[in-house]
Amino acid sequence: MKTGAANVRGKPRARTATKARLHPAKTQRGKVEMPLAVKPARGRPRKVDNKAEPSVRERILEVAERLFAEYGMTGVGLRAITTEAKVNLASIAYHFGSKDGLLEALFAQRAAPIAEERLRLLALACEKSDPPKLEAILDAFLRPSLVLGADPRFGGPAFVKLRARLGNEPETLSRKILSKAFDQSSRKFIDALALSLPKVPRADIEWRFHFLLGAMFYTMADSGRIQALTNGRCDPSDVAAALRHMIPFLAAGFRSAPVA
Amino acid sequence: MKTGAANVRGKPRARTATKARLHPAKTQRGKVEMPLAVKPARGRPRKVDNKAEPSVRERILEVAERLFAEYGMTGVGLRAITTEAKVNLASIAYHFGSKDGLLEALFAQRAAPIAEERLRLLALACEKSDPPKLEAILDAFLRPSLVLGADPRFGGPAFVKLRARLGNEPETLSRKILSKAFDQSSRKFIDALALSLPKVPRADIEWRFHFLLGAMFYTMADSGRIQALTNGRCDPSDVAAALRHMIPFLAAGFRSAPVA
DNA sequence: ACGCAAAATAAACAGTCGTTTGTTTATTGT
DNA sequence: ACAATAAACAAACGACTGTTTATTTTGCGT
Repeated sequence: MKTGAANVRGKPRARTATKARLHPAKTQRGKVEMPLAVKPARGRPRKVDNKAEPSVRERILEVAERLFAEYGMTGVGLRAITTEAKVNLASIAYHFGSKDGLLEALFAQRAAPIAEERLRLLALACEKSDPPKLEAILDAFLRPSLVLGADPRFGGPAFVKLRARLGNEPETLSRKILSKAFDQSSRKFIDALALSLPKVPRADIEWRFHFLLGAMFYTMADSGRIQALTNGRCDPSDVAAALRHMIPFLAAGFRSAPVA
Repeated sequence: MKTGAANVRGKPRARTATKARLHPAKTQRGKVEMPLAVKPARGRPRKVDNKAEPSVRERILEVAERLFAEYGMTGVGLRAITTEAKVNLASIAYHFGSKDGLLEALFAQRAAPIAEERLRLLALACEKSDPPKLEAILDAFLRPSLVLGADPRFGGPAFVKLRARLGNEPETLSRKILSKAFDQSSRKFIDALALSLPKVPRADIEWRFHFLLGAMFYTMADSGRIQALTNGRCDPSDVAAALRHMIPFLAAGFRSAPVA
C-alpha cells in the first residue's frame, strides 16, 4: 500500500478479523427460509403467523436495489439503506456478510429468472422456424431484461437500472457478478445469431452484439438524456415502444453487409 | 434531512461557510495562466524557466481524469488523487474549489474541442454533398469522441471512459455537465440525420439516435465484457476497428423502414 | 528594494464509512 | 421445561471523507 497509490479508497477495514457470528448463509440452519414479522422489540421478533409485512432481509434487498441503482455502489452508504428500510445497521452484516455480499445476493435472486426466460424464448423461436428468425432472437434476448423492470411483481425498474450501471463499470466485483450471471446466456445468443446469419462472419457478429449490448444497457439505464434532447417525446422507460423501435433497428444492422 | 432518508451519503460538510481564500478562477489575476514548476519547498515553487514538468494543476487534472474514469466520482477520494499526483491535499480546493469543481474543470478543457471537431466534420460532410451522406454524418459524430481517447496528446483513454461513465449515470451534477457540453451538438446532428433521411419520421430518428448513443458510450466505456465473451477477438479499444464496424451497422439501422 | 498576491503546505474539522462487538429477545428441537 | 440458536439491537471501532484554516514561501510589478 505504501508503494505508490494503489488503493483508491483505502481498504474499508482490516483489524484482527475474527470472523465471529457469520450471516445465515454460512450457518447450520442456513437455508435462509424467511420468517415473517417485525416488532420494535430488542430481540428476535415474534412470529406473526403469516402474511405479515416483508421480512428484514427483503426490505434491505428492496431498498438497496433502488439506492444502488440510483447512486451506484460507492455512492450509497449502508446507513442510508438501513435507515430507509427501517432496520438495524448490523442487519446487513448479519444477513449478507458485507456490502459486496449484499450486491451478490441482489443478483442471485434476479439474474437467474432473466437468463432462464431468455433461453425459454430462444427455444420457442427455434421451434417456430429453423434457423430462427433474426427478429425473434433479438426479442428473446432483449425482452426479459426490459420487461422485468416494468413488472411490479419484480423489483420494478430498480434492478434494470442497476444492471445497466454495472454493465458499464469496469470494477472487478461488478464485472465478475455480471459475467457469472449472463455470460453463458450471451454466448448462446451469439451462436444463435451466427446461425441465423450464415453470410456474416463471426467477428462481425461479435461486434454487432457489442453494439446491441450498448443500446440495451443505455435504454435500461434511462439516464434522461434523450428525453431532454427530444422534449420527452422519446422515452426509454416505455418498454413496449423501446422494443418496437430497437428490434428492427438492430435487425437491420445485423443484416447489413459484412465489413470484411 | 431528518424527514426520511433523503440524503444518501449525508452532506459532506456545512459549517460556517466563510468563503475564505477562493481558487484562482475567482481571483483577480485569475486567467489561470499556468506556471511550470514543482519543488519540495514550503511555499510557491521556484519557476524553472520553461518546459519543466507539468504544473500542479495539470497533474491533478491528469490523475483525477484517470481515477474518476476507473472508479467513478464517488469511488475516488481526494487523497487518492493528491497522493498519486504528488500534490498537497488542499491544492484541489485551491485550484478547483471543490471535488465537483474538479469534475467541471475536467470537462471544461476536453468537451469543447470534441464538440467543435464534430461540427467541423459535419460542415465538411455538408460541403461534399447536399444532403450529406448518412455515413459521413455518423462518422462526424462518433470519430471525435473515440479518437480523442486514442490520441496521446489529449488525456488518452481516460476522458473517454469518464464520459461514458457519466453518460449512463442519472446523477444530477454529471448530467448537467454532460448536457451543457454536448446537447447543442447532439441536436444539430439529429437535425442533420433527419435531413438526410426524409422518409424517416422525426420520432424514429430520435429513437435511433438514442441507440447510437448507447452503442457509442458502451464502446467508449470499454468494460471488457465483449473481450471476455469473444476471447479478445473483439476489442472496443481498437478505435479504427470500432468505427469501421459501428458506422455501417448504425447506418443500416437508420435506413431501415420506419416502425410507424 | 519592497510589498502584495499567488501558490504551496501541515494540521485540523466535523462527519461518514463499512465492519465488529457484546447483549438481548424470541423461536425451535428435544 | 430447557438448552441451542436465529435474529434483532445499541454502541463503538479505526480509517477515511471533503473542506477549511492558518501559515509560509515564492514571484512579479512597481
